[in-house]
Amino acid sequence: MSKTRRYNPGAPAAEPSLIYLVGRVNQGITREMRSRLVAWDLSVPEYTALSVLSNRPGLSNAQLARRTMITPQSMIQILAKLERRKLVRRELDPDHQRILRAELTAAGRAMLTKADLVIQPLQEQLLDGVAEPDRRIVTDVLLRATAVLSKSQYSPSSQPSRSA
Amino acid sequence: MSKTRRYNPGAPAAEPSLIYLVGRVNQGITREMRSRLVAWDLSVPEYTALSVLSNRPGLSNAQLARRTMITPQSMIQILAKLERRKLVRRELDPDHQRILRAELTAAGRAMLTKADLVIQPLQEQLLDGVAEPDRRIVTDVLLRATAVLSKSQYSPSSQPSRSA
DNA sequence: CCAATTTCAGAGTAACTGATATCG
DNA sequence: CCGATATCAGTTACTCTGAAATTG
Repeated sequence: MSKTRRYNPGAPAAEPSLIYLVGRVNQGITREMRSRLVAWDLSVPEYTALSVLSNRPGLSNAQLARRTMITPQSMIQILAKLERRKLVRRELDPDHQRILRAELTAAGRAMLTKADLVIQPLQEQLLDGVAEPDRRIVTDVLLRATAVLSKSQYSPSSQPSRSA
Repeated sequence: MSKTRRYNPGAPAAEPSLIYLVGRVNQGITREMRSRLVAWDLSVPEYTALSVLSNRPGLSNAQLARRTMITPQSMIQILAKLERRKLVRRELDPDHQRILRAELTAAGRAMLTKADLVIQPLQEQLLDGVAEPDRRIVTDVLLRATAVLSKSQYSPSSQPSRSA
């Protein structure tokens, strides 16, 4: 029961896979966000970091990296830039003198508020016409997927042999 | 204000937004795919192009670009590399001597078959435990989102004014 | 002339790997 | 010594913008 598009007459129009759809939607979202955030000189990863820190103040760089599925070496650069701009402040964990816990500054919160003003409408635009039970289902399925990915992320299970 | 919220044990985590979840899942999927495809020297965008062309033979570079939400200048490079490797063949459209329609070669189909052998299991892994009605809903919602994004992509409707 | 397609060339963004140092 | 964290340095991957040629 796939919608037959008449682009390629005779072709079965294979079901778009979750992997493919997520990639496509992500590409579109990223593009749109970039254009909406450029006015504040904020990159998409920077916005994301601000957003996460707003919900989870006190996360370390390593925790933030795991949460967004990028390496800590990548995250540190995002965080460093936000810190230089005084949007984020980092303080030593009193219980562990190696861990730096990050949180938004007042300026950071103000910046996020302004950015959300243009990003939240995009969210609503994307889900326009989708009723509540379905929104919940999509969220749950994607959350489940992140759980699977987080696990496989750090276990050396699938290492294919070199051939070619 | 007040003392910073520290750990927040037991507090209900704020609802992760669709935008955030898609980004996170995409990052995880991309990473995993990269590691699974490296054995065949195939990048994620290359695999995607092969996969789309398999389902929709005869697409032009411009069509392929719109379909994956990237610019034709980006897509041409992916396509050029696949063509050099003889995985894709391009032929002039008989009705329009400017358009080059692409399709997989036998080698391209063989490559895709082998790649699918490691990518399809990932798909199933991500949806493990998700029943059928829910899968359909997720697919539909994401498809709907791509439609919204495709529209805003090429129409000068949502051009925010420069207000810094 | 115009709109769409192709494609070259140069940037830029955002991620990666490797290596080193510190803390508990 | 080990595991986790932080972070410097160099590199790669992927996409973008600009511009030019071609076709109908």
